[in-house]
Formats: sequence, structure tokens, C-alpha cells
Amino acid sequence: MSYSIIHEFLLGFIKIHILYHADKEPVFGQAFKQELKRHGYDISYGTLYPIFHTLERQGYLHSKKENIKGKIRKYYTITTKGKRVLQQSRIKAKELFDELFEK
Amino acid sequence: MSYSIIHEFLLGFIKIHILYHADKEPVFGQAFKQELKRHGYDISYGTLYPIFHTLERQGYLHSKKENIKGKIRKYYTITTKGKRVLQQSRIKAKELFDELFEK
DNA sequence: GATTATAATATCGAAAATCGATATCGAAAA
DNA sequence: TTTTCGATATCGATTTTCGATATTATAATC
Repeated sequence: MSYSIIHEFLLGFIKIHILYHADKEPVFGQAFKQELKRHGYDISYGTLYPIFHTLERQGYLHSKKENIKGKIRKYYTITTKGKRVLQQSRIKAKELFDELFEK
Repeated sequence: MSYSIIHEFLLGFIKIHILYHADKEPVFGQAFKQELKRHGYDISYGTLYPIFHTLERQGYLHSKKENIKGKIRKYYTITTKGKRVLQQSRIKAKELFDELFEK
């Protein structure tokens, strides 16, 4: 079976969405997933965590482990390089969306 | 190597984009690809044609072969079922985009 | 009427992305 | 020192995407 059209759409801009959020405040995997879920969208941990790792490896995010009530969280915040990429990407994405679809 | 953030975004809504166009006028693979190219985006035939096939198999598009100056084109137009799906998808996609990203 | 040219579609094996399930981690509590 | 638990990490299987190559069908050329 294949993924739904909307799920594909969500996956397509998940990186932009992560950068967008990590620009506002530190984010971590579990909460990020749950926030999406609240909106009615589901993304697997097997997809999500590797995306965080990739964005960090590419230097767009940087992480810091924190001990919250005895549990370890890995908070990600955007880097300067990440901000540049986000800036470009969000402009392009908006353009593309309007241009090719919404008019 | 991985695909670029914008390319991923494009791929994410390629089906919606195809349905959207096929709702306005008949579309065929070659021209569709070239139109994207004019906008600066590239998608492989190995990706594009199977997507058309899938959308047809799912009953969202229906095709008709035509002889244009001795060359065969397969024109796709949207079906009633496709219109329903497009309607739902575009609303959801817009919502999702605004909600999770643009505000 | 056989051969060549060509616009367009179709397909294939390899690479990448995604999933869902399971494993691991690390500190606190028991 | 064992158990608990929120959270991250990873694994094999499935699905998607790519770029290259093959195929199709007609027109033009000889």
C-alpha cells in the first residue's frame, strides 16, 4: 500500500517545518511528534529521528542533551547556517506552492 | 546523497499539482515535466510516469491516447472521483501549510 | 513499402526514504 | 542493584525515486 496524498505532502515539508520550529524554540523528537499528532498527522519515529540526525549532520541544527526529571531529552536549536537555509527554503516553498497550485 | 529540501517539498505535492492541472485541461507527461523545468524544478520521468499510472489506477485520472503530428500522446483528465480527492486534498494541504509553517 | 527519425511513454536495477517494531539509554525510585 | 519509564536509536522490510535504457507509433525519406 502507498501513503496518502496528504501524508506525502506532510513528509515533503517536514524538514522546513522542523527548522521553522527550531528557530522559535528548542524542539525534541517526542514532543514534535505529539504536536503533529494533535493536528491529526502521524509520522513514524523511524522517519523522524533520522531526519533530526541528518539536519544536524548537515549543520542546520545543533543539539544539547538535557536531564528533565531524570529523563534525557535531546533539544535541537537552529544554527546560523540553518537559518540561512530556512530563509531560502521558506521563500521558495511559498512561491512554489502558490505558483504551481494555489495561484 | 539526499534530495534537496525544496525538491522534497515539490515531490510532496506533485500528486495534488497533477490533479489540479488535470482539472483545468488535459495534461501529458512530457509537457508537464517541461513546465516544471521552466519554473526551475526537475522531476525524473522514472518518477513522473509511474505517478500518472498510480493516479489512473486509483481512478483519479483517466487517459486517452491521441495522435499529434504522428506522435502518440497520452492525455490525462481528472475524473469525478479525482475531483473529490483534489477538493479534499487541496483544502487539507493549504491548512497544513498555513497551520504548521506560515501562520 | 522498407528504413530512418523522433516525440513520447514505459520500464528496470540501484539508491534513498519510510515504516513499525524492537532495542537501548540514563537517571530516579524502589 | 533492580525496576521503571520517558525518550532516543536502530533494524529489516517495504515503498519511492532516480537516471538510463528500451519501446512505441507514426511521419518523412528514400
